Amino acid sequence: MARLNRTRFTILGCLTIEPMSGYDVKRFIDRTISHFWNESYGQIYPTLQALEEEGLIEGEREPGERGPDRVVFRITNAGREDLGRWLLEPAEPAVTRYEHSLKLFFGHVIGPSASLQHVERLRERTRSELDRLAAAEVELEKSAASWAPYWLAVLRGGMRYSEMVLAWCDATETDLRKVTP
Amino acid sequence: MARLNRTRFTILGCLTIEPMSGYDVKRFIDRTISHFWNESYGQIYPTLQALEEEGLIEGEREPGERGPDRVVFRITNAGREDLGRWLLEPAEPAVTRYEHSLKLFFGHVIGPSASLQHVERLRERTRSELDRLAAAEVELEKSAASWAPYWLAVLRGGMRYSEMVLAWCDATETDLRKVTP
DNA sequence: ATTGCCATGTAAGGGGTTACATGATTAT
DNA sequence: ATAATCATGTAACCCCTTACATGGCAAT
Repeated sequence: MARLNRTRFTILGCLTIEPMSGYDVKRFIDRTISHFWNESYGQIYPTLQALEEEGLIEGEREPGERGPDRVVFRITNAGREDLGRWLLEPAEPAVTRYEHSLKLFFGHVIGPSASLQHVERLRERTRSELDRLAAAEVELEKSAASWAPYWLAVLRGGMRYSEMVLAWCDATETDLRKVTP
Repeated sequence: MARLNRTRFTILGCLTIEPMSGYDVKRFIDRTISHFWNESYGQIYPTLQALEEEGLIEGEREPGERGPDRVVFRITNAGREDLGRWLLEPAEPAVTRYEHSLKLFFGHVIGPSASLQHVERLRERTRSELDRLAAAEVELEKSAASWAPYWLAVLRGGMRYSEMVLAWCDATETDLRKVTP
Protein backbone atom coordinates (compact mmCIF):
# COMPACT_ATOMS: atom_id res chain seq x y z
CA MET A 1 0.00 0.00 0.00
CA ALA A 2 2.01 2.91 -1.33
CA ARG A 3 -0.87 5.27 -0.69
CA LEU A 4 1.11 8.10 0.84
CA ASN A 5 -0.60 10.77 2.86
CA ARG A 6 -0.78 13.74 0.55
CA THR A 7 -1.90 16.08 3.30
CA ARG A 8 1.68 15.92 4.56
CA PHE A 9 3.06 17.30 1.32
CA THR A 10 0.32 19.84 0.94
CA ILE A 11 1.22 21.29 4.32
CA LEU A 12 4.95 21.15 3.61
CA GLY A 13 4.31 22.94 0.33
CA CYS A 14 2.34 25.70 2.03
CA LEU A 15 5.15 26.24 4.52
CA THR A 16 7.62 26.85 1.66
CA ILE A 17 5.68 30.05 0.97
CA GLU A 18 5.96 31.33 4.54
CA PRO A 19 5.61 30.12 8.13
CA MET A 20 1.99 29.42 8.98
CA SER A 21 -0.28 28.18 11.75
CA GLY A 22 -2.78 25.38 11.12
CA TYR A 23 -5.44 27.99 10.75
CA ASP A 24 -3.34 29.87 8.21
CA VAL A 25 -2.75 26.69 6.21
CA LYS A 26 -6.48 26.08 5.98
CA ARG A 27 -7.18 29.65 4.86
CA PHE A 28 -4.34 29.59 2.36
CA ILE A 29 -5.64 26.38 0.79
CA ASP A 30 -9.19 27.70 0.64
CA ARG A 31 -8.03 30.84 -1.11
CA THR A 32 -5.54 29.47 -3.60
CA ILE A 33 -6.10 25.82 -4.51
CA SER A 34 -9.58 24.96 -3.28
CA HIS A 35 -10.80 24.58 -6.87
CA PHE A 36 -8.76 21.38 -7.14
CA TRP A 37 -7.53 20.52 -3.62
CA ASN A 38 -9.04 20.71 -0.14
CA GLU A 39 -8.02 19.90 3.40
CA SER A 40 -10.03 19.91 6.60
CA TYR A 41 -8.94 20.81 10.13
CA GLY A 42 -9.41 17.18 11.06
CA GLN A 43 -6.51 16.40 8.74
CA ILE A 44 -4.39 19.49 9.20
CA TYR A 45 -3.88 19.62 12.96
CA PRO A 46 -2.95 15.96 13.53
CA THR A 47 -0.66 16.06 10.49
CA LEU A 48 1.12 19.15 11.82
CA GLN A 49 1.87 17.27 15.02
CA ALA A 50 3.17 14.26 13.13
CA LEU A 51 5.38 16.41 10.90
CA GLU A 52 6.88 18.15 13.91
CA GLU A 53 7.64 14.83 15.61
CA GLU A 54 9.47 13.76 12.46
CA GLY A 55 11.48 16.95 12.41
CA LEU A 56 10.12 18.11 9.05
CA ILE A 57 8.63 21.27 10.54
CA GLU A 58 9.19 23.31 13.69
CA GLY A 59 6.47 25.11 15.65
CA GLU A 60 6.70 28.15 17.85
CA ARG A 61 3.97 29.49 20.10
CA GLU A 62 3.13 33.14 19.52
CA PRO A 63 0.65 35.41 21.26
CA GLY A 64 -2.28 36.08 18.89
CA GLU A 65 -2.65 39.68 17.76
CA ARG A 66 -6.40 39.65 18.17
CA GLY A 67 -7.46 36.31 19.54
CA PRO A 68 -5.95 33.22 21.15
CA ASP A 69 -2.32 32.09 20.97
CA ARG A 70 -1.09 30.74 17.64
CA VAL A 71 1.42 28.01 16.89
CA VAL A 72 3.38 29.07 13.84
CA PHE A 73 5.26 26.35 11.97
CA ARG A 74 8.23 26.71 9.65
CA ILE A 75 9.62 24.02 7.36
CA THR A 76 13.07 22.53 8.16
CA ASN A 77 15.74 21.48 5.69
CA ALA A 78 14.70 17.86 6.19
CA GLY A 79 11.13 18.86 5.37
CA ARG A 80 12.21 20.66 2.22
CA GLU A 81 14.10 17.58 1.07
CA ASP A 82 11.17 15.30 1.80
CA LEU A 83 8.86 17.56 -0.17
CA GLY A 84 11.32 17.85 -3.04
CA ARG A 85 11.56 14.08 -3.42
CA TRP A 86 7.79 13.75 -3.57
CA LEU A 87 7.42 16.61 -6.04
CA LEU A 88 9.81 14.90 -8.44
CA GLU A 89 7.80 11.67 -8.49
CA PRO A 90 5.16 11.30 -11.24
CA ALA A 91 1.72 12.38 -10.10
CA GLU A 92 -0.89 9.70 -9.40
CA PRO A 93 -3.88 9.85 -11.74
CA ALA A 94 -6.83 11.62 -10.17
CA VAL A 95 -9.69 9.51 -8.86
CA THR A 96 -12.66 11.67 -9.72
CA ARG A 97 -16.31 11.21 -8.77
CA TYR A 98 -18.59 13.65 -10.52
CA GLU A 99 -22.04 13.26 -9.11
CA HIS A 100 -23.34 15.66 -11.75
CA SER A 101 -22.18 13.42 -14.55
CA LEU A 102 -23.43 10.32 -12.77
CA LYS A 103 -26.93 11.72 -12.38
CA LEU A 104 -26.97 12.79 -15.99
CA PHE A 105 -25.71 9.41 -17.13
CA PHE A 106 -28.76 7.77 -15.57
CA GLY A 107 -31.03 10.46 -17.05
CA HIS A 108 -33.23 7.95 -18.87
CA VAL A 109 -34.73 7.08 -15.46
CA ILE A 110 -36.04 10.61 -14.80
CA GLY A 111 -36.28 11.96 -18.35
CA PRO A 112 -34.83 14.95 -20.21
CA SER A 113 -36.53 17.86 -18.43
CA ALA A 114 -35.49 16.73 -14.95
CA SER A 115 -31.99 16.05 -16.28
CA LEU A 116 -31.82 19.54 -17.73
CA GLN A 117 -32.23 20.93 -14.22
CA HIS A 118 -28.94 19.33 -13.26
CA VAL A 119 -27.31 21.06 -16.22
CA GLU A 120 -28.84 24.36 -15.17
CA ARG A 121 -27.58 24.06 -11.59
CA LEU A 122 -24.12 23.12 -12.78
CA ARG A 123 -24.09 26.17 -15.06
CA GLU A 124 -24.90 28.54 -12.21
CA ARG A 125 -22.33 27.01 -9.90
CA THR A 126 -19.67 27.08 -12.59
CA ARG A 127 -20.37 30.70 -13.52
CA SER A 128 -19.76 31.97 -10.02
CA GLU A 129 -16.64 29.81 -9.74
CA LEU A 130 -15.31 31.30 -12.97
CA ASP A 131 -15.96 34.81 -11.68
CA ARG A 132 -14.03 34.03 -8.53
CA LEU A 133 -11.07 32.64 -10.47
CA ALA A 134 -11.02 35.53 -12.93
CA ALA A 135 -10.79 37.99 -10.05
CA ALA A 136 -7.90 36.00 -8.58
CA GLU A 137 -6.13 36.03 -11.94
CA VAL A 138 -6.17 39.83 -12.05
CA GLU A 139 -4.45 39.93 -8.67
CA LEU A 140 -1.92 37.24 -9.49
CA GLU A 141 -0.81 38.86 -12.72
CA LYS A 142 0.58 41.75 -10.68
CA SER A 143 2.84 39.47 -8.65
CA ALA A 144 6.55 39.02 -9.38
CA ALA A 145 7.04 36.26 -6.79
CA SER A 146 8.95 33.14 -7.81
CA TRP A 147 5.83 31.03 -7.44
CA ALA A 148 3.55 33.31 -9.47
CA PRO A 149 4.02 31.45 -12.80
CA TYR A 150 3.01 28.15 -11.19
CA TRP A 151 0.03 29.64 -9.42
CA LEU A 152 -1.05 31.25 -12.67
CA ALA A 153 -0.74 27.96 -14.51
CA VAL A 154 -3.08 26.06 -12.19
CA LEU A 155 -5.41 29.04 -11.89
CA ARG A 156 -5.76 29.27 -15.65
CA GLY A 157 -6.36 25.53 -15.70
CA GLY A 158 -9.31 26.11 -13.41
CA MET A 159 -10.59 28.89 -15.65
CA ARG A 160 -10.26 26.75 -18.76
CA TYR A 161 -12.09 24.01 -16.95
CA SER A 162 -14.95 26.31 -16.00
CA GLU A 163 -15.20 27.69 -19.51
CA MET A 164 -15.25 24.15 -20.90
CA VAL A 165 -18.06 23.18 -18.53
CA LEU A 166 -20.13 26.21 -19.55
CA ALA A 167 -19.73 25.38 -23.24
CA TRP A 168 -20.65 21.78 -22.52
CA CYS A 169 -23.77 22.91 -20.66
CA ASP A 170 -24.90 24.87 -23.73
CA ALA A 171 -24.31 21.96 -26.07
CA THR A 172 -25.95 19.45 -23.75
CA GLU A 173 -28.98 21.67 -23.26
CA THR A 174 -29.46 21.84 -27.02
CA ASP A 175 -29.08 18.07 -27.36
CA LEU A 176 -31.38 17.13 -24.50
CA ARG A 177 -34.14 19.48 -25.66
CA LYS A 178 -34.47 17.29 -28.73
CA VAL A 179 -35.04 14.15 -26.65
CA THR A 180 -38.69 13.10 -26.41
CA PRO A 181 -39.71 12.06 -22.85
CA MET B 1 -23.86 13.14 8.64
CA ALA B 2 -26.05 13.02 5.54
CA ARG B 3 -23.24 11.46 3.52
CA LEU B 4 -25.25 8.91 1.60
CA ASN B 5 -23.53 5.96 0.05
CA ARG B 6 -23.40 6.73 -3.67
CA THR B 7 -22.25 3.24 -4.56
CA ARG B 8 -25.84 2.17 -3.83
CA PHE B 9 -27.24 4.46 -6.50
CA THR B 10 -24.52 3.67 -8.97
CA ILE B 11 -25.41 0.00 -8.75
CA LEU B 12 -29.15 0.68 -8.91
CA GLY B 13 -28.56 2.81 -11.99
CA CYS B 14 -26.57 0.08 -13.70
CA LEU B 15 -29.37 -2.39 -13.05
CA THR B 16 -31.86 -0.13 -14.85
CA ILE B 17 -29.93 -0.93 -18.04
CA GLU B 18 -30.20 -4.70 -17.59
CA PRO B 19 -29.81 -7.36 -14.91
CA MET B 20 -26.18 -7.80 -13.94
CA SER B 21 -23.88 -9.71 -11.61
CA GLY B 22 -21.38 -7.89 -9.40
CA TYR B 23 -18.73 -8.71 -11.91
CA ASP B 24 -20.86 -7.28 -14.72
CA VAL B 25 -21.44 -4.08 -12.77
CA LYS B 26 -17.72 -3.59 -12.35
CA ARG B 27 -17.03 -4.18 -16.04
CA PHE B 28 -19.89 -1.93 -17.08
CA ILE B 29 -18.59 0.92 -14.93
CA ASP B 30 -15.05 0.48 -16.19
CA ARG B 31 -16.24 0.64 -19.78
CA THR B 32 -18.75 3.46 -19.65
CA ILE B 33 -18.17 5.91 -16.79
CA SER B 34 -14.68 5.20 -15.50
CA HIS B 35 -13.49 8.58 -16.77
CA PHE B 36 -15.51 10.24 -14.01
CA TRP B 37 -16.71 7.48 -11.66
CA ASN B 38 -15.18 4.29 -10.29
CA GLU B 39 -16.18 1.48 -7.98
CA SER B 40 -14.13 -1.38 -6.57
CA TYR B 41 -15.20 -4.94 -5.80
CA GLY B 42 -14.72 -4.17 -2.13
CA GLN B 43 -17.63 -1.74 -2.46
CA ILE B 44 -19.75 -3.54 -5.00
CA TYR B 45 -20.23 -6.97 -3.44
CA PRO B 46 -21.14 -5.85 0.09
CA THR B 47 -23.46 -3.18 -1.34
CA LEU B 48 -25.24 -5.75 -3.49
CA GLN B 49 -25.98 -7.79 -0.38
CA ALA B 50 -27.28 -4.75 1.48
CA LEU B 51 -29.50 -3.72 -1.42
CA GLU B 52 -30.98 -7.19 -1.61
CA GLU B 53 -31.73 -7.24 2.12
CA GLU B 54 -33.57 -3.94 1.70
CA GLY B 55 -35.60 -5.34 -1.17
CA LEU B 56 -34.27 -2.85 -3.71
CA ILE B 57 -32.78 -5.58 -5.89
CA GLU B 58 -33.34 -9.31 -6.31
CA GLY B 59 -30.61 -11.85 -7.07
CA GLU B 60 -30.84 -15.17 -8.82
CA ARG B 61 -28.10 -17.77 -9.07
CA GLU B 62 -27.29 -18.88 -12.58
CA PRO B 63 -24.82 -21.43 -13.89
CA GLY B 64 -21.91 -19.61 -15.55
CA GLU B 65 -21.57 -20.19 -19.30
CA ARG B 66 -17.82 -20.52 -19.16
CA GLY B 67 -16.74 -20.30 -15.55
CA PRO B 68 -18.20 -20.38 -12.05
CA ASP B 69 -21.82 -19.69 -11.05
CA ARG B 70 -23.05 -16.12 -11.31
CA VAL B 71 -25.55 -14.24 -9.16
CA VAL B 72 -27.55 -11.99 -11.45
CA PHE B 73 -29.41 -9.10 -9.83
CA ARG B 74 -32.40 -7.20 -11.16
CA ILE B 75 -33.80 -3.95 -9.78
CA THR B 76 -37.22 -4.01 -8.05
CA ASN B 77 -39.93 -1.35 -8.19
CA ALA B 78 -38.86 -0.18 -4.73
CA GLY B 79 -35.32 0.11 -6.02
CA ARG B 80 -36.42 2.12 -9.02
CA GLU B 81 -38.29 4.53 -6.77
CA ASP B 82 -35.34 4.90 -4.43
CA LEU B 83 -33.05 5.65 -7.35
CA GLY B 84 -35.55 8.09 -8.88
CA ARG B 85 -35.77 10.10 -5.66
CA TRP B 86 -31.99 10.39 -5.47
CA LEU B 87 -31.66 11.32 -9.14
CA LEU B 88 -34.05 14.24 -8.66
CA GLU B 89 -32.02 15.74 -5.81
CA PRO B 90 -29.41 18.36 -6.73
CA ALA B 91 -25.94 16.89 -7.20
CA GLU B 92 -23.34 17.46 -4.51
CA PRO B 93 -20.36 19.50 -5.70
CA ALA B 94 -17.39 17.30 -6.61
CA VAL B 95 -14.53 17.09 -4.16
CA THR B 96 -11.56 16.89 -6.49
CA ARG B 97 -7.93 16.27 -5.67
CA TYR B 98 -5.66 16.75 -8.65
CA GLU B 99 -2.19 15.67 -7.70
CA HIS B 100 -0.92 16.96 -11.02
CA SER B 101 -2.11 20.47 -10.26
CA LEU B 102 -0.83 20.27 -6.71
CA LYS B 103 2.66 19.32 -7.81
CA LEU B 104 2.67 22.06 -10.39
CA PHE B 105 1.41 24.59 -7.86
CA PHE B 106 4.49 23.95 -5.72
CA GLY B 107 6.73 24.07 -8.79
CA HIS B 108 8.92 26.83 -7.36
CA VAL B 109 10.45 24.18 -5.09
CA ILE B 110 11.76 22.02 -7.96
CA GLY B 111 11.98 24.59 -10.75
CA PRO B 112 10.51 24.90 -14.24
CA SER B 113 12.20 22.03 -16.07
CA ALA B 114 11.19 19.42 -13.49
CA SER B 115 7.69 20.88 -13.46
CA LEU B 116 7.49 20.61 -17.24
CA GLN B 117 7.93 16.87 -16.92
CA HIS B 118 4.64 16.72 -15.03
CA VAL B 119 2.99 18.58 -17.88
CA GLU B 120 4.51 16.18 -20.39
CA ARG B 121 3.28 13.10 -18.52
CA LEU B 122 -0.19 14.57 -18.20
CA ARG B 123 -0.25 15.24 -21.92
CA GLU B 124 0.57 11.64 -22.77
CA ARG B 125 -1.97 10.24 -20.36
CA THR B 126 -4.65 12.61 -21.60
CA ARG B 127 -3.98 11.84 -25.25
CA SER B 128 -4.58 8.14 -24.83
CA GLU B 129 -7.67 8.84 -22.76
CA LEU B 130 -9.04 11.05 -25.52
CA ASP B 131 -8.39 8.33 -28.10
CA ARG B 132 -10.30 5.86 -25.98
CA LEU B 133 -13.27 8.20 -25.57
CA ALA B 134 -13.35 9.11 -29.25
CA ALA B 135 -13.56 5.43 -30.17
CA ALA B 136 -16.43 4.99 -27.73
CA GLU B 137 -18.23 7.98 -29.24
CA VAL B 138 -18.21 6.38 -32.69
CA GLU B 139 -19.91 3.29 -31.25
CA LEU B 140 -22.43 5.23 -29.19
CA GLU B 141 -23.58 7.39 -32.08
CA LYS B 142 -24.96 4.27 -33.76
CA SER B 143 -27.20 3.46 -30.79
CA ALA B 144 -30.91 4.29 -30.69
CA ALA B 145 -31.38 3.23 -27.05
CA SER B 146 -33.27 5.55 -24.70
CA TRP B 147 -30.14 6.15 -22.67
CA ALA B 148 -27.89 6.94 -25.64
CA PRO B 149 -28.37 10.75 -25.47
CA TYR B 150 -27.33 10.79 -21.80
CA TRP B 151 -24.34 8.55 -22.34
CA LEU B 152 -23.28 10.75 -25.25
CA ALA B 153 -23.61 13.87 -23.12
CA VAL B 154 -21.25 12.64 -20.42
CA LEU B 155 -18.92 11.06 -22.96
CA ARG B 156 -18.58 14.33 -24.83
CA GLY B 157 -18.01 16.02 -21.52
CA GLY B 158 -15.03 13.74 -21.03
CA MET B 159 -13.77 14.50 -24.52
CA ARG B 160 -14.11 18.24 -24.01
CA TYR B 161 -12.25 17.85 -20.75
CA SER B 162 -9.40 15.99 -22.40
CA GLU B 163 -9.17 18.53 -25.20
CA MET B 164 -9.12 21.33 -22.67
CA VAL B 165 -6.29 19.65 -20.75
CA LEU B 166 -4.24 19.23 -23.93
CA ALA B 167 -4.66 22.89 -24.83
CA TRP B 168 -3.72 23.86 -21.29
CA CYS B 169 -0.59 21.70 -21.50
CA ASP B 170 0.50 23.58 -24.62
CA ALA B 171 -0.10 26.98 -23.05
CA THR B 172 1.58 26.01 -19.79
CA GLU B 173 4.59 24.61 -21.57
CA THR B 174 5.05 27.89 -23.41
CA ASP B 175 4.69 29.89 -20.19
CA LEU B 176 7.02 27.75 -18.09
CA ARG B 177 9.74 27.76 -20.73
CA LYS B 178 10.06 31.49 -20.13
CA VAL B 179 10.66 31.03 -16.40
CA THR B 180 14.33 31.29 -15.38
CA PRO B 181 15.38 28.58 -12.87
C1' DA C 1 2.95 -25.01 -18.07
C1' DT C 2 1.23 -20.67 -17.42
C1' DT C 3 -1.11 -16.70 -18.24
C1' DG C 4 -5.55 -14.55 -18.42
C1' DC C 5 -10.32 -14.19 -17.84
C1' DC C 6 -14.52 -15.39 -15.29
C1' DA C 7 -16.57 -14.88 -10.74
C1' DT C 8 -17.41 -13.97 -5.72
C1' DG C 9 -16.14 -12.44 -1.73
C1' DT C 10 -13.53 -10.74 2.99
C1' DA C 11 -10.16 -8.26 5.96
C1' DA C 12 -7.30 -4.61 7.00
C1' DG C 13 -6.43 -0.18 7.27
C1' DG C 14 -5.65 4.40 5.73
C1' DG C 15 -7.95 8.66 4.09
C1' DG C 16 -11.05 12.13 4.91
C1' DT C 17 -15.21 14.74 6.51
C1' DT C 18 -18.34 16.30 9.93
C1' DA C 19 -19.58 17.51 14.29
C1' DC C 20 -18.41 18.88 18.57
C1' DA C 21 -15.85 21.46 22.31
C1' DT C 22 -13.79 25.73 23.90
C1' DG C 23 -13.11 30.51 24.36
C1' DA C 24 -11.40 35.29 23.31
C1' DT C 25 -11.99 39.41 20.50
C1' DT C 26 -14.21 42.49 17.25
C1' DA C 27 -17.78 44.37 14.60
C1' DT C 28 -22.90 45.35 13.93
C1' DA D 1 -26.94 41.23 22.39
C1' DT D 2 -25.32 38.63 18.65
C1' DA D 3 -22.86 37.19 14.99
C1' DA D 4 -18.43 36.62 12.84
C1' DT D 5 -13.65 35.81 12.96
C1' DC D 6 -9.56 33.99 15.15
C1' DA D 7 -7.64 29.70 16.79
C1' DT D 8 -6.76 24.79 18.23
C1' DG D 9 -7.99 20.46 18.65
C1' DT D 10 -10.56 15.55 19.24
C1' DA D 11 -13.89 11.78 18.33
C1' DA D 12 -16.74 9.28 15.55
C1' DC D 13 -17.52 7.26 11.60
C1' DC D 14 -17.98 6.44 6.80
C1' DC D 15 -15.76 5.81 2.38
C1' DC D 16 -12.86 3.40 -0.37
C1' DT D 17 -8.85 0.89 -2.03
C1' DT D 18 -5.69 -2.78 -1.75
C1' DA D 19 -4.52 -7.22 -0.93
C1' DC D 20 -5.73 -11.66 -0.29
C1' DA D 21 -8.34 -16.14 -0.91
C1' DT D 22 -10.44 -19.47 -4.01
C1' DG D 23 -11.06 -22.06 -8.13
C1' DG D 24 -12.67 -23.45 -12.86
C1' DC D 25 -12.01 -22.86 -17.81
C1' DA D 26 -9.74 -21.45 -22.11
C1' DA D 27 -6.03 -20.14 -24.84
C1' DT D 28 -0.99 -19.96 -26.08
